[in-house]
Amino acid sequence: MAESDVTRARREKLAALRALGVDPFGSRYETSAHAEDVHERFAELEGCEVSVAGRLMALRVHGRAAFADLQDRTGRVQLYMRADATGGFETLLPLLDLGDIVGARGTVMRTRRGEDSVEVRELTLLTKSLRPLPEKWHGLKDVDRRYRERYLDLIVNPGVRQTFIARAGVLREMRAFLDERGFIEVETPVLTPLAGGAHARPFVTHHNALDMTLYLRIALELYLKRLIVGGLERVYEIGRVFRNEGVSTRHNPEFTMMECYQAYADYEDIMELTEHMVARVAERVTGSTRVRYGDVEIDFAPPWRRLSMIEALAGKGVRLEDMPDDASARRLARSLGVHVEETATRGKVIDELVSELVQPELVQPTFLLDHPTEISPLAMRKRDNPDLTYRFEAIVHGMEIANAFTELNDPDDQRERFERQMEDRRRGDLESPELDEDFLKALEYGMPPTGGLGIGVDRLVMLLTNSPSIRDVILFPLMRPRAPGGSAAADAEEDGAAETDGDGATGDGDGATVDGDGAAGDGEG
RNA sequence: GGGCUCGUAGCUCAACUGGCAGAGCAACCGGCUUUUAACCGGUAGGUUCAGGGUUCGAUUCCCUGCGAGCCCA
Repeated sequence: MAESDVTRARREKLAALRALGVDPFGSRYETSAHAEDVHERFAELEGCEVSVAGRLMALRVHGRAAFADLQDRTGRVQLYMRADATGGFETLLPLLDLGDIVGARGTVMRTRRGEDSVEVRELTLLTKSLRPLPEKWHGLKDVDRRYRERYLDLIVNPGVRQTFIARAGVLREMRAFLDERGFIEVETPVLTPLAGGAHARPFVTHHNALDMTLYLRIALELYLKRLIVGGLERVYEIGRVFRNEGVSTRHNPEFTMMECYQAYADYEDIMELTEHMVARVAERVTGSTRVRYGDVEIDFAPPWRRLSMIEALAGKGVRLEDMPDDASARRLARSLGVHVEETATRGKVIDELVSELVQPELVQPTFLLDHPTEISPLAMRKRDNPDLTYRFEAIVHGMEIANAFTELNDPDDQRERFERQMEDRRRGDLESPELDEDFLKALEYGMPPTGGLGIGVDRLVMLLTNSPSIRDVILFPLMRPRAPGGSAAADAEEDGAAETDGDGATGDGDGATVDGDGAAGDGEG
């Protein structure tokens, strides 16, 4: 086979290097500059000696001279080598391959064609690469392989590195913003006896020593609110949550959520916090509050549009008076061509109608306000209308990136809401959470009026990096394991992907549930 | 769960209506001291995702499976 020819050639070079006394898997190497420095600080560095290190991405040999492209974390820089000036030109260079990791010490110079370069005095092999890289010009396009072998994706597709650097920036700026406002970062359990705070099926596992069933958390909410009861006043957590659901361009079974809670605040305060936080993150990470996503420009600068659910429906000619009860609501939805389940309640239908008819049209950042109480079991009822809550979702490009409310702190009302969810559960809705007695107990001690927020970090990163799929912003998204004897790539690096337990089929009963759950603390009831 | 599309050399892609499976890059050999998708000459490289069927003949048509992408519920 051709590949074994290629790897054999590399292994022969490996042996030849050892015969020369060169360690093909070398040790530490002192660098003094990155590729970017050579370009950005050229005037300052020209004529100076620098040491750079990185992966060999291109090699152009001209007999007794040669050019190479060296890639490091910051980009690429050209190496210029000559037989009469570069140590190792005749011995080491012929044994190098694309993909090898080398160090180069030499003088910063500019070539006749104007390329900033390092004229190499001494070339050092740091690591021999035994496998050929994907093609230098077209890169690696097979998305399946890009996700399974992300290291290759990172090596050959430069935009990928930028995406994940941006992701780190989003997390850093969120933390900075919240820290400045007096929030403290906390960590709450991932393994919990009860999975609450959202409408989703959990992953189930087992603790051997205690012989107990544990669930991977589906939200951060209920533990963070316990901390508000405890008097921490402003807390946040950035962490992974897990939902046992299907995979799509917007869903990965594990994803990252930021949730924060501020005592003595309400959802108006949280709207202000949200728009300022996201605008700042956008500006610090991309350089502007105006960001291109696909073929549109999104402006995150505050204030964002505020649109109540009722107004949103009115804009579509739907009036609440036309749907006085569950059955009439379902009939109305169907007459508008919106699919709703036979058991859908009026509140559920309202949510569905907005998701289907209005949400896709909300391209610029918009706060959708005042959701029905029945789909908002953790939000405080509106004083002037107990069927609605002080809740908002932030919609950008039709995608829910945040979910927030003035938190429900009446323990009796909360108990009733939980009990209603338990009824849904008994009726077969496995996404409906169980009653959390300990959380109710905490509320009974008294939780101050509190505003809370959840942001789907992955989706925000998608928007800020112009990524069409959530898989583009998660380093190692969940993939089905490769079938034995699968396609050509299968022989490469089997294993890796763990066994996943079926699913994908149990899916997402209906679109709104799926859309509603991705971002934030609470889901629907 | 449903529909559509895709899987060919290490990588990126061709192969007409079913008729000898090809190119570029990468690899190997040779040449070349300022190139940059370097260039020039030569060589090698295939379980066409897997299994079955139709056919004189299947990369191509049909069925099943595996994996992936998009859309829908």
